[in-house]
Amino acid sequence: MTGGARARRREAMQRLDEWFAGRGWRPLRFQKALWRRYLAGESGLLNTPTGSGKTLAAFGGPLLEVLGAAAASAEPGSRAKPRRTPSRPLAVLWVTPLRALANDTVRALREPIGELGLDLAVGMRTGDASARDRRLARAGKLDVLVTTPESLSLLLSYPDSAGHFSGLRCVVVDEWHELLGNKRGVLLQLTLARLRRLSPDLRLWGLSATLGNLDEARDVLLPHRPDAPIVTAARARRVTVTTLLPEEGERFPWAGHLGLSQLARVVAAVQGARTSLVFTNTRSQAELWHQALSAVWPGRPGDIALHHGSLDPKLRAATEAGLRDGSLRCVVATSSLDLGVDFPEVDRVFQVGSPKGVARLLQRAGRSRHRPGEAGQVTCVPTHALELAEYAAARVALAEGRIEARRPPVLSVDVLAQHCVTLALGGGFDAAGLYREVRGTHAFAALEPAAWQAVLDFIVQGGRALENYPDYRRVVRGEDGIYKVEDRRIAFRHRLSIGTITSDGAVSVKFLRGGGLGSVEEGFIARLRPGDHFQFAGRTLVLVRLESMTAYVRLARNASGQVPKWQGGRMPLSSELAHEVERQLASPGDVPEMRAMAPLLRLQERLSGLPGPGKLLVESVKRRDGRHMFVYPFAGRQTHEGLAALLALRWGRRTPNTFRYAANDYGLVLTPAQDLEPDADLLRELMSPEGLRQDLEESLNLAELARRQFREVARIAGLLPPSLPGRAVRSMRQLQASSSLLFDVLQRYDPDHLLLRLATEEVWSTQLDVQRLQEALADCARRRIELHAPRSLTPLAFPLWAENLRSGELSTESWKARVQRAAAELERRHGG
DNA sequence: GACCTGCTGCGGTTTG
Repeated sequence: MTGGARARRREAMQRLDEWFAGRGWRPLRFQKALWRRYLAGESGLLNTPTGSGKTLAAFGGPLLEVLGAAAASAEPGSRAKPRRTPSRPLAVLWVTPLRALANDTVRALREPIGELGLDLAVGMRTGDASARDRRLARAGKLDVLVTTPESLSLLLSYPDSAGHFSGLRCVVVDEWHELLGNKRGVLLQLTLARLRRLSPDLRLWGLSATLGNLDEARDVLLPHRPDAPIVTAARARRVTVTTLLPEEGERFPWAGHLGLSQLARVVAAVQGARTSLVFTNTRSQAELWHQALSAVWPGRPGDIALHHGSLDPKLRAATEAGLRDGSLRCVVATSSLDLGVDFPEVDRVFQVGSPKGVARLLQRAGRSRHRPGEAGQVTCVPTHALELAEYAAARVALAEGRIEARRPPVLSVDVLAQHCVTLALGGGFDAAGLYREVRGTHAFAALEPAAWQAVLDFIVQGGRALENYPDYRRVVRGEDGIYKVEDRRIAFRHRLSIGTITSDGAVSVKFLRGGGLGSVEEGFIARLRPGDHFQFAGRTLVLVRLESMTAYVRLARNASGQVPKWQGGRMPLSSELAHEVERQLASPGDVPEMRAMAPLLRLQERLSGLPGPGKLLVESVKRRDGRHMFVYPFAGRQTHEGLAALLALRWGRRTPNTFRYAANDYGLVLTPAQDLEPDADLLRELMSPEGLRQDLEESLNLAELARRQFREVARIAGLLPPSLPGRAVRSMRQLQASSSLLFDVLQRYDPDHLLLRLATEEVWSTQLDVQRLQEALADCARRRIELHAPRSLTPLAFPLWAENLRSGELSTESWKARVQRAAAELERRHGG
């Protein structure tokens, strides 16, 4: 650095200090550290909790440059502002996963940016961004643009985008941990690779919460900078976890997930706080808790509100506003409030039911007392007894800083295909150059030439089986070798379907006069008849009529009705937490939760035995409804499901039989239709890691799983038509039909199609998580099998037994044998 | 002596 440059930098730092001082702020150490690295031309990852000054930390660098430029051009002592000229290209791009965060960031930056004579806008979907912002973003006449990964991808689909991005100095990726582990993150990786090519010198900073794999998070964001720094905010925010414990002698439910038995305690606690957030794990649970709290709340009826992902955005916005201005006392919410704008008024957070993961509990606790220096707080509300151990486990894991990792997906060729069409639309690409660029990302570093060619073939002609359909011939390779989109209709449709979030058609719920309430699943509303009551959006409603995917309703005068259920994610307990639960049960720590659990654990021990890291607890219980074999590997629900199917298949192979099975986060249960007594040797054999893949293939209906996965993959890759704006929403059944048809056609005529292969691969890796299953088997093999035959269901067994009542079965018995057995049973019962 | 879940996120103006 020359002396002049150093002087300019010093002056810029000084001006930034003044600028901060003018607002009554003092830059923190990590903020200054970040600015110095930025000025040295570095890229990196900033690891900090939300609300810790990260926005200004990340923005300070670009700000410094502007101030530096101003200082360089200004007369000594003057405060001349840089003037925007039409020729100046976009300098800073801020990417955030949430529209709400984008708007918030703009609010935070608008004043200082404006003061410097710079132009800032948020560029995104109509309705949120002003027409001016959209115009400026498209035209590239901005200094700073705040946007989402999808909108950014959209910008790349316009041919003039390259020019706008060529002068880019800095890209900030906010909440990178939220994108890292999913396909939105993959799309962003591809987009960033493109930006790096358009502006090779740009600096890239990611902002991330603490993760189990921060190094990997850095490598995925910055594959071109292997040793990029990770800057950590000096001090992590402290978090206090407390639990609403049962009274002495009070008995807790052994199973169940609603937790309404704790209502009175929660109401008392909410009354004692200024503003509370009550987090639940599911939307229907949020509806139920909102209803229950409102029914017994002694204050104003308007004090309590509801927030979840199926509510109309307007209702959600109103609730968020109430939280911001402190007019609400309590909001019942799902993960929809995990992220987003901060609410300093919230001083108490409740978590109803299982925390599911350490990161998740930490995130939720972080929503409370969001003021500098104050510790976050969360109060856990158990819905059944075993959850006490989960809270204890979460606290231990938290104290030891064991936060879950988020694994980045690789080789998601559906996203790649979408990105290629976007670029073909945005001025076109040459295959060799793009291949190099794409290989520069973490997600596609291992992309083979053949796979790349398959992606190109796919966007050019849809694949062998589809080449006769013009709709699938989206991209044309010109004589100059450049891949382009020529059809305007295809361009329009592609822009509509940019992004990786796929959601199935839902029925929107509206008042007759037009006010929207949100959406429910088709299956739920289909079960209702006009005049039926149901609970939704915190109200009791009457269905008036159902018309083209819209349910028209009016308010019910009284009465209650069913609460909708949504088919959502499965949310298994993280392995970190599951294994810590096992340790807690084996040797309870000296914490209140485990003390409260002591009687239950004594009962478990007396009836059977306690689990423990070195052993595999197995219980064989004979009851009137049959024999049940319970196994507790503590490997998380998903793994146990696969394991149960596997054991059922293998056991049935030895002795033809029919098995029911069920799984939860702690273990699994197998119920043979014909009594069979398990022994340790048999179990060893059933759990052999050998032949795992083949056996799973045989035991699960993989074709059906792949068919479902294919729908998602095909939508991202652009094989399924998007629902067009202004037209009636396609119903889920229609979409399923067209996806299913495609699936069949491809399977028959083009079984190697890249999307079929991807769908199958995703079933193995994400739905079955074959790797975790393999590890669980290996882990079980290392353990000593401890087989008990308790005379009744144990506390660990009971929830599984209850679960079993509603779960599937697998049979290796011939149909004839089953019919004969059923007949014999009838005979026995009714006398033959 | 008990009881039965399942999250979140985004995106637009062509042609018939």
